[in-house]
Amino acid sequence: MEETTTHKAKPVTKSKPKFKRRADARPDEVLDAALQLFMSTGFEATRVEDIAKIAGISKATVYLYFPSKIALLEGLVRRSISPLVKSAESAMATFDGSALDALKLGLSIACSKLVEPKVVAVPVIVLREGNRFPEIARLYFSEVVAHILPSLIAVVERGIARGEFREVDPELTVRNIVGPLMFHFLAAMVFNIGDISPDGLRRFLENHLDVLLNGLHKGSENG
Amino acid sequence: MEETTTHKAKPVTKSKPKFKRRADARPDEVLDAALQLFMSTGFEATRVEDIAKIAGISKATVYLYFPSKIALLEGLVRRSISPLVKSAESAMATFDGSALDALKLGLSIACSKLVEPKVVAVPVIVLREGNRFPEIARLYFSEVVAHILPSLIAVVERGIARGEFREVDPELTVRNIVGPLMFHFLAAMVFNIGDISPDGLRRFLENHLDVLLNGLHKGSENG
Amino acid sequence: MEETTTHKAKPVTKSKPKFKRRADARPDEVLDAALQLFMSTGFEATRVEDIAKIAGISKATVYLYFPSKIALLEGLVRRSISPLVKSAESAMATFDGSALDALKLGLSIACSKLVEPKVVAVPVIVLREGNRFPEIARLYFSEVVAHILPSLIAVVERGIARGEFREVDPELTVRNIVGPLMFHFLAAMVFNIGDISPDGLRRFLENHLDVLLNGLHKGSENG
Amino acid sequence: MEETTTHKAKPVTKSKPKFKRRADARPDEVLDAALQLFMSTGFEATRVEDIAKIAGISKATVYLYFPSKIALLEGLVRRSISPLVKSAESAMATFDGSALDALKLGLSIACSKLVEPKVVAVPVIVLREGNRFPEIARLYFSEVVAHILPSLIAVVERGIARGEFREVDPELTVRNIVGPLMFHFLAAMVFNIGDISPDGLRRFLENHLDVLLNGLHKGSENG
DNA sequence: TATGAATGAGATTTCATTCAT
DNA sequence: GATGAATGAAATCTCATTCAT
Repeated sequence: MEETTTHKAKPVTKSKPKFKRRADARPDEVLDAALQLFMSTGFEATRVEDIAKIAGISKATVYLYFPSKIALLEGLVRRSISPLVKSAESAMATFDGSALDALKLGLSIACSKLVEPKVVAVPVIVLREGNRFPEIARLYFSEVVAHILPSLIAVVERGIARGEFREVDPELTVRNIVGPLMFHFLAAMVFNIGDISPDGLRRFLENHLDVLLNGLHKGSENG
Repeated sequence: MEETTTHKAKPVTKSKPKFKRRADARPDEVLDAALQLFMSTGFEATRVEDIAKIAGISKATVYLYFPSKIALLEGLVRRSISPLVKSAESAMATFDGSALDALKLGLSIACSKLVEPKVVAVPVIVLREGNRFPEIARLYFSEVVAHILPSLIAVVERGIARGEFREVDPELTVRNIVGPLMFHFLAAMVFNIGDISPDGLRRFLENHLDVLLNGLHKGSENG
Repeated sequence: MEETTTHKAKPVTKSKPKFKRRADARPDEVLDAALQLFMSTGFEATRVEDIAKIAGISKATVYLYFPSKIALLEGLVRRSISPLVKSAESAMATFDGSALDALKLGLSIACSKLVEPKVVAVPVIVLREGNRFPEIARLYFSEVVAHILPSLIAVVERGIARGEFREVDPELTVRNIVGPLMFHFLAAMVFNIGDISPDGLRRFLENHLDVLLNGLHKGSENG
Repeated sequence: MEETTTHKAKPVTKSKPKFKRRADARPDEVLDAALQLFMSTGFEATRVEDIAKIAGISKATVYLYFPSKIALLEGLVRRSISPLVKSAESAMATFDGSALDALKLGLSIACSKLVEPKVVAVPVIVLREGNRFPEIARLYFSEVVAHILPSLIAVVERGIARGEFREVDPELTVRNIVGPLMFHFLAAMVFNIGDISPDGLRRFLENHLDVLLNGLHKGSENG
């Protein structure tokens, strides 16, 4: 009682090296771990401690790199945009050929990126948690949606203008382009149905483009 | 719909409990409250106490009707199936006309149900929380997905068999039917884009069917 | 993994009564416990859990009555004002006799209240933590200081006006009235010197009044 | 005071460490930083990292000079004693004139030192944290209180013996000497009332001495 | 049936302190 | 000597759940 014992004193004497130094890849590894858990367990239900465990560091170290749990989610969104958005957007924008081919190209790129679990996971998580964390939704929107949707709308408009496509509503038609893709992945992740292997994805994409372009109706065939 | 006042105008000889609610209506009111909060706040972040507050009862009373918080989610899924699944399923199954009309009918019914926030909310919540609560996913799957998807596949198959539809992959094509719908609602809920008013929905459905059936390609027109 | 195991499930089955009902005295007991610990350990270093332990309840129950740790400190200030401030203030204000007697009365009352550890502790704690928690300082100021100081100043002024007291600066002189008292208690609490037993307090008060009224100087004696 | 740039204008042939600080000045700068933060933020709430930041060094370097956070507090107490205690003590001890003048001298010295925030801060901090860190209280007691109080008591006793002062209780009377001073500073720091500018302090001291020596009572005037 | 009271079991976040360079 | 990196050990606050009435 008379002794000054800050309750944080650490009187132990152990010998093994307790610390490892590596500031380089750390943030990325932390994000990987977070991604994995957010995906399987959900954002709210994932404990920072578990993220740390997977990343092979201590809970406190996570906070060394990210100021809060939600900053991890933000970090994930930010990290996932560059490859996906930029490449698809610019590919479609700079493409010289027909709108049809531009569309095919864009979807192929998107699919090829989305096969990687690291990549699909992010939009799925955003879709799930976006309501509760408006800042995340806003971030994703401004970084991803705000680029992808106009790109697709533009392609459709170009196709119409060039006489390639019928006179559909470009904005609403985007749902017919993106929606099936999303459904494919969501169904796989949530209900474990459908085949999201590269091969399954190729088959899906083929059918998707066929239906999208030529319609279900028999009379419309013109492959 | 919100108030349980079916016998308002009945001046029976009751003396004490002026505002006693029918105990039968309770579970439903609790589910309504839960739905509302799960939707806006997420399952994990929703406090049982708040559900109780909205339902106008005490926290402990919630546990009188539902053994746990997750049982509320189960209750929601169960409650939402009857109107949606059954009507759409049977409508499409018993429909006598063309596959095309069956499809149109099914989508119309789905849309007409889904305008109600109470109804859209359930699949959205399941999509969000399904991963973390596998039995919810399983429940929803067995009660909803397992009925809807085969129905749609069957319609497509019938259409192909009858020569109405082209020879697409029926199972994959379902993504082209359901995906756009899903995207429409999810985009609206998460990013606040798109119009999910009855009128907006009608316009969407029209475009959706047009693209789905006739394709984007110019040459395929056959209205 | 397939099982829905909210990590909060509580599958134990024990028999002894876990809860005791008593909403009446609880807040007061909690405050008592808090007072004791804030006093001996300091506000920041006191754990809510320990407060709970002393009060014989669980940590969570503390939060049932007080929304936060600092609310406990606020509660303490608020609880301590009625007896101390009101009685001293009104005693001095309504007192009919000489300013001298009013002053004596006020100090006696203050001392008699301050012997109780429950009471001294509060100003001491406020003095300690006031800087870091401005809201507490403000509260204490508005509830205590803002009443006591003016009362004392008024008495001094009255004494001067009535020719009882010399023409000193009333506001500064308050330091000569209150300061010694404070020092007496602080020295006792921090350095364990001085006698704060009722008897020691009586002796202190006697000497205090003697010096305060008659001064140190030999020539000034006047019984 | 903030920068250690004594040899700014000396273009010696140095090549690498452009801004190397004298290592000797370090501990003092660290103590200055600690003092500032302990004062404004409290001991517990002050982060060692912030102390380091103000001192312009890294957190780990603080531990190079002081083995623990509390050692900083000890260092502060130790550093503050030399100027204050020694000068006041010896001034009063070696003073040849009347006890009255010795007292006046001592208080003047104390006040003149205490105007510096660096100096007042230490006793205030000790008063605040003394309970929780008994060895700090002990240290301060042995280094400061144990010198100052006896000095003052001795002066009072001398005054009584010399017939200058009335026959008061010397030990208790010390409270009348020190208490008002303390109250003046504490009130200023915690409640922001009172004037602790040099001028305000002079006025306070004047009134203090007047009341202390001559008393409040009218008849006692003999200045 | 209904509920106020109570709590066990975390979860996030913070920091003093220490190692390795 | 100096420091960036890392962590162990809390502390506050929250909430699903349960008991007693």
